[in-house]
Amino acid sequence: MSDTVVTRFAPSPTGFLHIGGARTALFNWLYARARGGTFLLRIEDTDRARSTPEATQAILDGMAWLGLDHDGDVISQFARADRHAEVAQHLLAEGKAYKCFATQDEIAAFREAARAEGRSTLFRSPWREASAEAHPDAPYVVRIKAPQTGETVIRDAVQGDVTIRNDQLDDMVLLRGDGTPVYMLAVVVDDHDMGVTHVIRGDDHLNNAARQMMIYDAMGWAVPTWAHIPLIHGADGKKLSKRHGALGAQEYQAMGYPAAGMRNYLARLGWSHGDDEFFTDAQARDWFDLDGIGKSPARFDVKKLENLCGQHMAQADDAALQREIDAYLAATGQPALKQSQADGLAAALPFVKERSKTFPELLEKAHFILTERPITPDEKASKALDLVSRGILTQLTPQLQTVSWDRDSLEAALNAFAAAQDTKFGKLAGPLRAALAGRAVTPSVFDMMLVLGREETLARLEDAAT
RNA sequence: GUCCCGUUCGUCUAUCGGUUAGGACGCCAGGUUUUCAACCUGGAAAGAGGGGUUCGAUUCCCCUACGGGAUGCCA
Repeated sequence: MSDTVVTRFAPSPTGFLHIGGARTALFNWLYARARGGTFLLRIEDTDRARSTPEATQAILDGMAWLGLDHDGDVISQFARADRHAEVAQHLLAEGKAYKCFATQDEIAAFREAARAEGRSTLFRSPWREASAEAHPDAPYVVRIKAPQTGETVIRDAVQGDVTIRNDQLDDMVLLRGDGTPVYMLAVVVDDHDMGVTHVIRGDDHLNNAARQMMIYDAMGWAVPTWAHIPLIHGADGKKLSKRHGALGAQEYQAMGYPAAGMRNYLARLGWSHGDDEFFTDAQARDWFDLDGIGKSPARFDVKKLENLCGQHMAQADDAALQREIDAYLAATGQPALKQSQADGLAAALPFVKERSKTFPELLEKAHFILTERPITPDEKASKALDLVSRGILTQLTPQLQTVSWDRDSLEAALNAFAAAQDTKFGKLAGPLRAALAGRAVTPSVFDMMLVLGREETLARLEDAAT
């Protein structure tokens, strides 16, 4: 008997790592990691038609991006089918389950009639009490004998005690006609065998918990602590779907959001620790607990995600940030930085990271140092100077407006300003740079000065005129 | 149909019977700044509706409305 916490994340490999799934994984990871516990990963691939290896890889990649490392090997649920069937056979032998020969057509007809008459659509199999002699030589499913009186109480760490009357439970199928185990059986057996102590999952499984409890009871197994967390909805409050934009964790990776910001946002979505909004991974681990999880569904808000990402970016360690940028470039199939660019970026990082929310944005702001430098043809330089003279600087001080904007006087002016007052240089440099670059969004010349020095900055301003 | 869960500013949330219902994002106004940002100050903005319980309800109970989920030989 051990107190060690064991959690798990158990996605179906039918697509990418859903943003909601990512949060579920994060909660499980946080809970286990904070308590010196174990965090396991199980792929629920029993639906052979819909499961793909690509999807499994996508889930693994998504978790790797978010830094949600799991313990031990990835477990395939499908590979454990024999074990699941074994449990079903055990229940059968114990008389806690039975063979049901009702055909799917019969059941469908029953349900249709029941619904039409307003009766419960729960199927009551006539084979529950049938003796073995009465069994026909036909395909059958194995059903568990559900309790028919009393009630089942799910003690949930998030939802509280949820009581379900046992007459709402039917004799659910354990083994299909072809002998394969059904999901409901597989989860219970796997969670038990894996020693899972805390099941943190979406609240769409809340009702299922009562059904799964039947198996725990029949096998005499200890029930894990359940925590059914509300799902994430789209901005309109509806279930998250394609029309809400990005759904996959990796889409956010591709958009260049830093993983730390995503972890912070996801953790805060549906969970709270007083008024704390921005926190580090270490703080999240210290603070995270099941009782801080809310009971109502939360909506995904990209604005808040961006804000948090910006804060994490600003506080990130330079070296670590640079590694993340490399990873981002690689993950999105962009060319890696050359050594000279990497060196330059290292110098610029302290200045540009404070104002960026995503990697592409950061890269854009560092454009001045990342751009390879061809020697500027004289005509391009003069064209840029012409742009400047056409009024971009007309609001500047009279002193400047009187200057004739040839190259020498430009440099002289810049020098004068820089010498007099750095902030003044900033005032001048902004519009100047914009004019030279011929576009509205530009990095700060002030940053360029800090990183490159005045001479180099001047040279690059001209290069940018292309 | 039946059962289960949920409902505080636009959004994420705090509050664990007594508060001018707090914070954050976003938004608006002003300031700083003639680049992109960042930053500073201020502002608008919430207890779904109706009954109870109580001296007192956002908070506890019931009903309604709305939203979500389950009710599969899907997971």
